[in-house]
Amino acid sequence: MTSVRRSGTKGVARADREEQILEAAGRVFGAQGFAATSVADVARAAGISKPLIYNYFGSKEGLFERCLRVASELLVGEIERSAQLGAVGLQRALVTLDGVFHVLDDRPWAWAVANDPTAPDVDGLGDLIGAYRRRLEELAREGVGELLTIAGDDDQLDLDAMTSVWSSVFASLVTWWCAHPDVSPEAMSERCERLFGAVFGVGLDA
Amino acid sequence: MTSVRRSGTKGVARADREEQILEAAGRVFGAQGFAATSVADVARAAGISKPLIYNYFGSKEGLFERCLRVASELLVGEIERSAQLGAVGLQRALVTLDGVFHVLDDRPWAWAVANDPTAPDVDGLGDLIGAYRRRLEELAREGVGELLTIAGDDDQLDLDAMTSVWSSVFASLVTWWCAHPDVSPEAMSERCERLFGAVFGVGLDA
DNA sequence: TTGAATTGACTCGTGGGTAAGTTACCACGC
DNA sequence: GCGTGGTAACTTACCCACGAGTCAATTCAA
Repeated sequence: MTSVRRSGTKGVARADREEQILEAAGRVFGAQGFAATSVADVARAAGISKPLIYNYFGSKEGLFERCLRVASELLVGEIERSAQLGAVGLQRALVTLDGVFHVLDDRPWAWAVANDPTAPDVDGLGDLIGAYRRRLEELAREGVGELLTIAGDDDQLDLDAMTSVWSSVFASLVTWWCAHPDVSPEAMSERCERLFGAVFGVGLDA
Repeated sequence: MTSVRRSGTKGVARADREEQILEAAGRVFGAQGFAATSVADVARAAGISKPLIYNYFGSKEGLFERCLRVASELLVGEIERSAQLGAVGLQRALVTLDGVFHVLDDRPWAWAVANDPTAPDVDGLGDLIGAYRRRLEELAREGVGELLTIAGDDDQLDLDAMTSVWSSVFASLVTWWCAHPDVSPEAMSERCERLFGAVFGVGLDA
């Protein structure tokens, strides 16, 4: 039992403590956003004191960057894994969504953190966010480009806009799911399949 | 000429000044978001002093609420006007988008303000944002519901998710346009028509 | 006893909000 | 025409809460 905690108590190895702070920070950042979150909030959520966070992460930005790294690697990893499966078109989208639902099932805050509109723009943060968002956009541009080509549209700005739209569809599905914690990843994947079917006709099987 | 401005100079009627502050505030809030904007920023942009803003609007929230009201009424007005035209399905979506592009052409900041993710949640603000977003969602739910019914899907959560997706498609198109100031409303409307055509097949004419 | 982990109590800058004074316009009496 | 108060517009200079970041001390394991 660690119920009695007096000042200065060590007891927790550095790596464990770091993990614990990151988890708490992720939850709080995910729920409130970077801007609306104070370091004291995170400290309270982690059950430690504020200076300890500075000891471990240097700054509020530093802490957020680490959270973002966790979230980004989680998402990029899953996206790459899904891409390996070799599906194309809508099938690839469904596979990717399914993968994202499953990884987010363990860390629900990762999506909100990766998409936090109040995130600060410092040093390598852009690259970090970009890492997963750029990858998603690549895949989106590919699939969308194919669609537009079939339709006889080769306008670059059209491709650009359509990519942005498709990315937002993807994000919107994930966000909707995050707002409905009762829905299992499997159920959500099936829902996506139904919705895609309704929009694009029924011929979804490879 | 009002080039020489000494302390305490009146010179501007209350209504004019109010209009002027609102316009400046809208620009700044739209560009930086509510959270990242200080009242001093707005004062500087409007060419006046900070206390004057408090004199006119009471608080930072009050100022933002007024901006939001302007933006919301602009959008709701246009949405209603478009809805009057009696188009249905994708045609209605295109008409609405076209209307929104045209009203936003004069006040580009309105969209960003109405969709500011850092907006504070005070008193009647929710209603205000809701005013336009709820109306858009009603229309979305209607059109989407029709689509799902045709596809034989009567699941309520499916309808819910699909509505959210469609709303985000709409928002994404507008946002993309806001990020491309060189594109005229007309050109953007044509782009939307092309893109819808590419996705949903070509039978778009009523 | 040494040193790492940890904290209470601080500093300090920033930004929302205010009090009190300053300027200019506008009656109005003469 | 011209002082002269009244008042509305406007500003300078301030207060204060809050949150990022720091430091010296305190606790505990080895």
